[in-house]
Amino acid sequence: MGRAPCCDKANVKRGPWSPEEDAALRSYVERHGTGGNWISLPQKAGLKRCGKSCRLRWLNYLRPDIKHGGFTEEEDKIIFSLYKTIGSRWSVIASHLAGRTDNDVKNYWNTKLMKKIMAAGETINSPAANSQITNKFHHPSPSPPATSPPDQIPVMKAEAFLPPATLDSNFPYSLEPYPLPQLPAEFAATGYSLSPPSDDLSVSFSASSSSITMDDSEGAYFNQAAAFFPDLGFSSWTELLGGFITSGVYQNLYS
DNA sequence: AATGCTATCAACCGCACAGGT
DNA sequence: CACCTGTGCGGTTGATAGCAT
Repeated sequence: MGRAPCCDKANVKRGPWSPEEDAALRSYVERHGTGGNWISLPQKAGLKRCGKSCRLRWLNYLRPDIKHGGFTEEEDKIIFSLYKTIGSRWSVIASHLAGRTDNDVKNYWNTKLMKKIMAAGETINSPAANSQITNKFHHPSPSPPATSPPDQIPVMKAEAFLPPATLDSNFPYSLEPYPLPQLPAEFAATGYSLSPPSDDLSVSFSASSSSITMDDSEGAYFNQAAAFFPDLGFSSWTELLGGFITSGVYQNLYS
């Protein structure tokens, strides 16, 4: 038996809230509080709404201390910093921003801030990204890479960080190294290896597969990287390094 | 002016968890 | 200890405003 729904969907109103509904909810909560029970609140407040819907409306819109409108540069920094540290735990991130809700922060990140950061050449490496890469390795590979000793070992270098000079001068964040994803044991067994960021903040990638072909000019981009990891299911540096590197220059150090 | 596309954000959904019984 | 219920959370959807063609 499945869990009973939280409310009778046939008898509750859905969709955007009217000013009258907002007024009724605000008035009730200001006079009585939530009473610790959102489920029974709509009936007491004379609203034909689901309790969860009332809670969401109050927390995200009607609460008196809610701050609407644009995010400041300082808030951008806090969000970015916390995202890199804890990932998409929006409620935790929002708790560090006075008057902001998790929904607000989430929407802002997804629609504006991530693009702003990407456009500036920054990389975003969150714990969530690391778990994605780990999960990917746990999927069975259709066919393992060749294990015979390679004739040559191409070494690819991914510039995980662009030098500050290439950034938009208005970009507020400093560049700092981040730890590489935790790669599982299966990865080492394939003959591939990933080196930690070096002094110049780049990441080196070594591979033993002779199927890898790169020209020796600077600037090999994603379309060429698509041949990197067919057996592992990776089609790009973006996927390999956690799904967030979408810009940068990839250089072949071997000719 | 009409149409299509994109960005934004409010709202919903389903799941996990905590606390009560 | 198992079950039930309410709450909180993150992911996703859908409406629509604004922009481009």
